[in-house]
Amino acid sequence: MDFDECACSGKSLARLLRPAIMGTLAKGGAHGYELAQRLREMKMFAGDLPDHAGLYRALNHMEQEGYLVSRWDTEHAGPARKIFKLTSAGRACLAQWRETLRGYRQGLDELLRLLGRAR
Amino acid sequence: MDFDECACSGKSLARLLRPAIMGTLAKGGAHGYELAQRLREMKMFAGDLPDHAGLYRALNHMEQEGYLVSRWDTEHAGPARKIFKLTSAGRACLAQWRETLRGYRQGLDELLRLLGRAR
DNA sequence: TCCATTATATGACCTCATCATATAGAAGAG
DNA sequence: CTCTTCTATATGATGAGGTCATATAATGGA
Repeated sequence: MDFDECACSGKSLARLLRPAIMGTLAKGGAHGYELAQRLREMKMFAGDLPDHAGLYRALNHMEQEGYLVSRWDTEHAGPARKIFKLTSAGRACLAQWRETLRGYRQGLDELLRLLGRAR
Repeated sequence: MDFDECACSGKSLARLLRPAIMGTLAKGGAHGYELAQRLREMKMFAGDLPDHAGLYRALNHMEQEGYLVSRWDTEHAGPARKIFKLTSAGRACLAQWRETLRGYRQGLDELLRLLGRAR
């Protein structure tokens, strides 16, 4: 049977793009294209980032929320880069994410125990 | 700081309602209201199921997809109950979910390691 | 009679992500 | 000098999935 269209084949972890971005930015500022490359290296994105559209939208949205700040970098050759940095609000949000994700893992374990018993 | 509106405070595990439903139905048929009660007992839903609207929508949608079948039960007092059962396609989908969720768990661990290092 | 409980359902709306597409600078191939 | 590719950001259309508010209806108890 073919479940390619079904969520049960979900390739990317839903709603975890934001914490992944913040966790990466916590190690130093970066621009979108660079982030895409770093995130692609993570197993959880299975070699293909959810697509750049979502990434840029998430970055700009997080900036509007005050979790990131950006500045344009025109010092390099090629198109201008928008460098993002975590704000202190962003760091606080990241700390909250850490707790939330630990809870998610417990929930996932609970669900896997349920599915493990299921026949 | 208040993150109640932020996804970092996420109370329910996104997109895991369907596998939770299927896992529960794998142990025997049930109607929506009954499922809501059983799911509410799971820690991952933290005492409040995402709301009955989503549950009934998910059930009917999964039936349209062929993962569930239903029959009306009018033998009891009170309003009629719609009893749902997993089909063989549903069981196959559930098996796929099991694999996907194991992958999700690994991705979550990877992300938690990243956040653990982040300062 | 009125209310709570049991039970299902839908319209309006929101968030998040994807697909397709647009824009633009720079470097290298031919 | 033109074409393609890589770097880099952005947006419109669309869809999945879920929430909020509300509607409907049977039953039993205060």
